[in-house]
Amino acid sequence: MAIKTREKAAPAEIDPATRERVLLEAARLFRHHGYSATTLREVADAAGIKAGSIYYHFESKEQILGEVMDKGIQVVAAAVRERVDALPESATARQRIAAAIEGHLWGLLHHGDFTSANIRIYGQIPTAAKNRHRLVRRAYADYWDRLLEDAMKRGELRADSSTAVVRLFVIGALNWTVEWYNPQKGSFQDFVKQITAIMFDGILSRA
Amino acid sequence: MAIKTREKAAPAEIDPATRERVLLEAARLFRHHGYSATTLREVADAAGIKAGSIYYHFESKEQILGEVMDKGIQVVAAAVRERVDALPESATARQRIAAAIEGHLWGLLHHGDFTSANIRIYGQIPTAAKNRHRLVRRAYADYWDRLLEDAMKRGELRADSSTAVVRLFVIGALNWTVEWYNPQKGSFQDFVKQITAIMFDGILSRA
DNA sequence: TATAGCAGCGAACATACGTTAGTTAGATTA
DNA sequence: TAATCTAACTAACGTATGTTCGCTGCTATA
Repeated sequence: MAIKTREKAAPAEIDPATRERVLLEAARLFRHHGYSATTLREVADAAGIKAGSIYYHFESKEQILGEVMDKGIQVVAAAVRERVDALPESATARQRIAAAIEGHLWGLLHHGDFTSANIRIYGQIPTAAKNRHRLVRRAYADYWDRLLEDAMKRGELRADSSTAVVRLFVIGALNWTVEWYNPQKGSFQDFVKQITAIMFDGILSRA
Repeated sequence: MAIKTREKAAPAEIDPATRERVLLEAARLFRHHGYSATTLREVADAAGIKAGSIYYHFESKEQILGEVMDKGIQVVAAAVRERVDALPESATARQRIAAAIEGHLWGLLHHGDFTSANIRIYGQIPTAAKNRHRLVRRAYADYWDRLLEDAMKRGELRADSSTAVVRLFVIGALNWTVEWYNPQKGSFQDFVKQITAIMFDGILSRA
């Protein structure tokens, strides 16, 4: 724990290298074995330290969980905002949604351990951790809702389903790609094109 | 364990009521807390017996896991086959896929504890259990592949993605609905219609 | 060179887990 | 009625887990 009674300068930040390594390995292990089946001894081993030493960087296993979960959403949200904000004011809703899909896929697939861990274990984590993390998820969902409601107002979105259903469908379908996307079978850009096409126009051939 | 040296009649099946109750409660707990975080004491409590008594019906916790996992796929596969097989020979590929989607959603949402548990924990279960269960999944995937390849041959499926990608997209998107479907917001039939429409024609309004 | 904080080690603790073993009350069969 | 089987119980065992705690080099500053 950081000492609070420091008087002068020197923020004396804790070495980020080890801390970051612990988070990364924790994410990878949470992803593949779940939260409860992952032991701090395994995480420590993977990070190249001893189990007890983890407590120099984190207060508890649950705090590690919280940081892994939050990062799983935030890397995606950041990539989405970046791409959508880069569009000109004149962009169509379709273009803005396409940018959001690409950003979502990019964050999702380039930080697979954090995002897959997030998706896989969200329904299973302790109530306290879930309640805290829910706010992060809510904020990201709101972003999509604004995007989709704007598209709906402009008449670019199908009107026979609510924007909430469309958002849940889209994010759910996108999220699941992290479980089967294979970068060795074609480029990321080509994958984005395929997924966007299916999402926009469906799986049937256009007659 | 059932005695093998029995000679005469009287199959003397183990009481299915308790056994079935254990499976159901295990599925519910696996779904919400994961496999490893679920203790046999919790499962037993929920089923109204004591932890040790579980071993009269099952050999191990992992055997319970195996049965829960298999059932999660099989209830869905059965519902799909039933609906597809009920179609006349003259049915279009589109009609057959629509029937499969409805069947998948029906099995998925009407046995949510088994199907959601299956989806949530598949990536996290012990290797041995995963290897065994993989065959069950493979068989169901093959069924969809035949359906989609038939549609592709008939020119009813979009040709710019492989049937494998379409299958993974469709099953992934459908599976995730179990995490957000709310039966209090409209009928199941209406839900199926919305999801099928989005899957077939996409989220954009048809210009 | 002395000192203070950083980053880690290693051993221990209490608890909780899956599983086993021995036992028992009631139902079925011989 | 005697013997067997069913379905459960209780208690215990060995192991593994999250966490705590005292200790130790190392490094940069005063």
